[in-house]
Amino acid sequence: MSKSKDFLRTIVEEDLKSGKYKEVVTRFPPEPNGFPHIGHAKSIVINFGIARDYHGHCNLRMDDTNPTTEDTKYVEALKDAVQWLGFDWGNSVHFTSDYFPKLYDYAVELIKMGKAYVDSLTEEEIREYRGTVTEAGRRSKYAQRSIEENLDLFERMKKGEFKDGEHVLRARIDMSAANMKMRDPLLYRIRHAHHFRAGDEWSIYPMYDFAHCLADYIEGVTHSICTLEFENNRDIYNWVLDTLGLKPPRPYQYEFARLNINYTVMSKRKLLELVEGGQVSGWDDPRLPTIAGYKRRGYTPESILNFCDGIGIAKANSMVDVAQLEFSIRDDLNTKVPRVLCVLDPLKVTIVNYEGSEEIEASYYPHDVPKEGSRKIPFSKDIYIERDDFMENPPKGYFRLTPEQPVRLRHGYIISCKEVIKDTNGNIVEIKAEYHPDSKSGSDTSGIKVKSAIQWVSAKEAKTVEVRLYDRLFKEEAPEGVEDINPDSLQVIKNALIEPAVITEKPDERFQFERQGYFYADPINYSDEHPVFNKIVGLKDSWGKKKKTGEPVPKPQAKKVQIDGEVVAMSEEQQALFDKYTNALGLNSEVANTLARDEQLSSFYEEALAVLNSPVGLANIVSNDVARELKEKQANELKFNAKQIAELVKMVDDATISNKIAKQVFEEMVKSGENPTQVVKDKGLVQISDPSIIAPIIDEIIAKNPDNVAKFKAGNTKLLGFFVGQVLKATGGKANPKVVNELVAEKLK
RNA sequence: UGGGGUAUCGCCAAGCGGUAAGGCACUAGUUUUUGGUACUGGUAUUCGGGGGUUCGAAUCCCUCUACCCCAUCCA
Repeated sequence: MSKSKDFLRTIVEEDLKSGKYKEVVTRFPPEPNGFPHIGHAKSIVINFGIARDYHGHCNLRMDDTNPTTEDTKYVEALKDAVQWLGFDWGNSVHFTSDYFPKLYDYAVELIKMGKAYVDSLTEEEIREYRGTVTEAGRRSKYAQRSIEENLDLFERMKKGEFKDGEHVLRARIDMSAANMKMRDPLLYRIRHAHHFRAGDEWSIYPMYDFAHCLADYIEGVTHSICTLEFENNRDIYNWVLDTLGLKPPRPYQYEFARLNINYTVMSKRKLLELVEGGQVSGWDDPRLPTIAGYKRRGYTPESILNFCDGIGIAKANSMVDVAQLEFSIRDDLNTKVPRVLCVLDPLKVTIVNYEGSEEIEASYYPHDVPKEGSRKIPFSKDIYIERDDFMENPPKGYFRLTPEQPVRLRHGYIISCKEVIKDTNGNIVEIKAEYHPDSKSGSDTSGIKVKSAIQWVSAKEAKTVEVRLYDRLFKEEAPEGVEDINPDSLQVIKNALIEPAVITEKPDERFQFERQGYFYADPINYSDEHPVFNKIVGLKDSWGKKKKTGEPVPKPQAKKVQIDGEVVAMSEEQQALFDKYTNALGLNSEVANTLARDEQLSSFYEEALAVLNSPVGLANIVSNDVARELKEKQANELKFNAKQIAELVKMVDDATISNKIAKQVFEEMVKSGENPTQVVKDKGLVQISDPSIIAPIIDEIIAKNPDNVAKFKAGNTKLLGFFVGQVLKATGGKANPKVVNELVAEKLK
């Protein structure tokens, strides 16, 4: 498998390789306050998947720190989802509430360290004191309480001596932090509420930011993977663990983009609204993106798993096309499921020249699905076909039955339309047809060519079934709420007709109704007396698509105009420097701009310039490479100095080394702080410019890549870079690229 | 507006200085007793915009733009 791995797996692999952890431990930590949806599935697949791939384990942990919203019924739904997807959480499900005593002790420890205090501001005051994104907040006067007082108050909070909201425990961090989350975050609040597991034992409950990192630590989690909106919380995560000085190893948090799918909603709040508002029949309504919904609809766990693998993991907010999900389920079911005949909208057909009855042996699977199994389909003179499959005045390209065009009854005979019977309103109510006796499927000697084979059922033996046709719940690609609901998301067909074997033999619970789609025997409402099938997904329909594309699809797609914003003006000193650089030293304006605007860079540059009079060469390396290092570090933290950079540039000026090698040497200097001359000497990096040495290498490369030579000669000039790259690789980067370029160009002419 | 993120095809997504992977969707054709499947081909001279460095930039530097997250005693 050359499938590239995602950034999380890359991190995990590195951590394992470096010995940071002996074993990888992840966790799936939902809050049990709602039904899991396909976004959770993504998280489950990531967390359990990584644990599986790297032979570690993944805990299922209920993050139950808020007693007012959580419930045990959600715990069950969550367990169900994980299990259904095929993952194993080991011996037991974990609960953050199990750690409440330990968490309390950690909080006490923080208080003793002077790192946490009991605050008694009101909720509004706390908000007010926090400041805004642009203004610093200010600390509460209660932050001055002594450790003893804090300890006492906190203990009494625990004992339940105070009312809800009277006090909170806060971390003492920084009320003016640019990251709002770090402005003395709340650690505990008072809640005289019944917890679905802890009962009434506690009157204080830990906040997410305090509980989550510690729960991870307690469980020995190594990689704490969550969604993007927790990026800002990572600082607290680290603060708590670091401040407590816990024994390593400890977990680190990484974030990925949550899943969005078009034409659906994924937020717990909106899902709850739909369920409570009665827009859907419950958490397991087949139109919902809940796991329970997909399960009820007939999706397989494999299809969800494949979908999650297919969409990848990254940090960019994105909206996945439902078509991708639909592909996953079709792709999975295609090779698994029996094909049967079902008529959704029946049109009576009387075969006037057929008498009696017979049974036709028909395979459940098409030729390209390597599965065994067949059933008998009854045939007689009275049958039903799909109303869509007959047209009196067909458009061009219509393959089905018409007054002029015969059609094959799937697995059966070819029939021709003889007469169209209509009611008084002109609606077609029946077709009189003739069958061709020598055209039976498998032993056709009629020589009649038909364009298609259609589904049908024998009137007498067919079973009546209810079929529920589901479509997307919303008509808008990015729905806001109930106003965007698709009014046709559910169509119930009470009297569909299906061949009897489906009901009597029950060869499976999922079927392909030929030419229509995949269907699932509803696990709740299905009974032998009243069979009910849910449409999982339709088959791809290139005919339907072709019909629709009658009207032109206009694509206004105005090219987006990029507006360039104002660049911040330079200060006077910066402007003076800029002028000096461009005028006296001959730097181009971009380089001069970079240098002049950055104090550290310009002084570094000046220093190097004092050693070596090579203004342009120095400016380039300082404004590009040194700048990169100075982004993360202060000048005095660098392992190399201006003098060494001057030395490096001198070698480039001398043509001792090429620019490419200079970069390589620079990297080494960043790491070790060694002198450039020494690095060049140690690694033998002196550049090769002698054509007589380079030429044979080029010949070799050319000989090895005849295809690319041909492509190049055919006009693919990009390949020049390929050849140069190869030669440079062969020489360990030492060949003089300019010389190589000229030589290659010449040889390939 | 301060901070933190993210921009590569219609939708996802690889790529980490040397020929712009792959999947979905779309499209053309072959096979087909499912207008399904399978198979074959076509789909980015270009990586949010503009500059710069380099023989060579999606990748390094500068700068601008757009979008997302943060001011719950939710998670």
